Amino acid sequence: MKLVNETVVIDGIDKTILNFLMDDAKKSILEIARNIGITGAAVHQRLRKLEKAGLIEGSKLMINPRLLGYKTMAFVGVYLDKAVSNPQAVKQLRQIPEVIECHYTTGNWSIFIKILCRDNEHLMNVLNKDIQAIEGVSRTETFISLNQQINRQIKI
Amino acid sequence: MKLVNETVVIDGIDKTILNFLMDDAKKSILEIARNIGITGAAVHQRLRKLEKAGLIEGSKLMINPRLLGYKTMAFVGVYLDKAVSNPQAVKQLRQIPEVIECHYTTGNWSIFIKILCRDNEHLMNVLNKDIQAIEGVSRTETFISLNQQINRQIKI
DNA sequence: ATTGAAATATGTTCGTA
DNA sequence: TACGAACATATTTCAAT
Repeated sequence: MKLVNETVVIDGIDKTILNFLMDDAKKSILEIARNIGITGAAVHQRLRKLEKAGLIEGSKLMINPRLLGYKTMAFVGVYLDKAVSNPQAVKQLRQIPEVIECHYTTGNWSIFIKILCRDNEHLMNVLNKDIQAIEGVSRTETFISLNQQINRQIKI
Repeated sequence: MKLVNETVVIDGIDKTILNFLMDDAKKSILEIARNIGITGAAVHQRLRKLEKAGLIEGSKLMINPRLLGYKTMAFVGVYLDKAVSNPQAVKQLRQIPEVIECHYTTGNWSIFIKILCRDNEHLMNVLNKDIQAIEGVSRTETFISLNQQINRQIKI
């Protein structure tokens, strides 16, 4: 494992370990080790290196938000006035719990966000009350995800 | 915990457990138990119920794809010919490893996808070779994420 | 970088309340 | 639901190669 051009170079064993855990973070080190044909201690040591390299950002339990009543996902393109500090707008977006992604993007929108709401009424409230209240937001363009067909991490 | 309108009703303890694990899937049951003030066995039992209810979809190790050379994230609105079967297009999108999300959406686009590429050249190849090759794709509109500022799950 | 073994911590089950 | 105790697995460390 080496640093080349701000990139971490990993070998095939590292990839195998990461792919296993990216699929299931609770897969045991020993099980992974048996699959590869090395000992648990070796896998453990590699994982420590990958963590130290900053490659591993943590692990998350994935839940199905629909079953908790969050049934409306939407994408929102946000137009910001030129005069406004974009970081300030992002700071305020962070305060809105329904905002789960936020990107600076090329194109007409200044900021592009993904939001998760209970229903369309909840979405309307977030758009009209929370997001429109942010200083510098001139208007928004919203499209709703009717159905998410693919949701995965990159296969490395 | 009850099923009401296809929704799982959970109590505050369940929420605490889930929020801990959604933030860090490897946090130990015992540590969570100590935080709540119940035993590990009780937390364990609740987790089994939440799993049985289908609320838990698994756990994922999160990595920083930038450090592996994946530095260009983009969103692509896809226009599909009316005649074409959308599920067929999704099936082909699934074959493209760079496609990490795919949604049916309201608005002008039929399908909206998120893709992760090494660089702009790689992105161009995916767009021009892989995505344009899909039957029924008439044109696409792409915008690049210059910087992702927020990336999180919903706080329950 | 990898091993085997030891020590520690955690997950899991179960009878009982 | 929750508890506590017993048991089974997993993680973590380390000296040696």
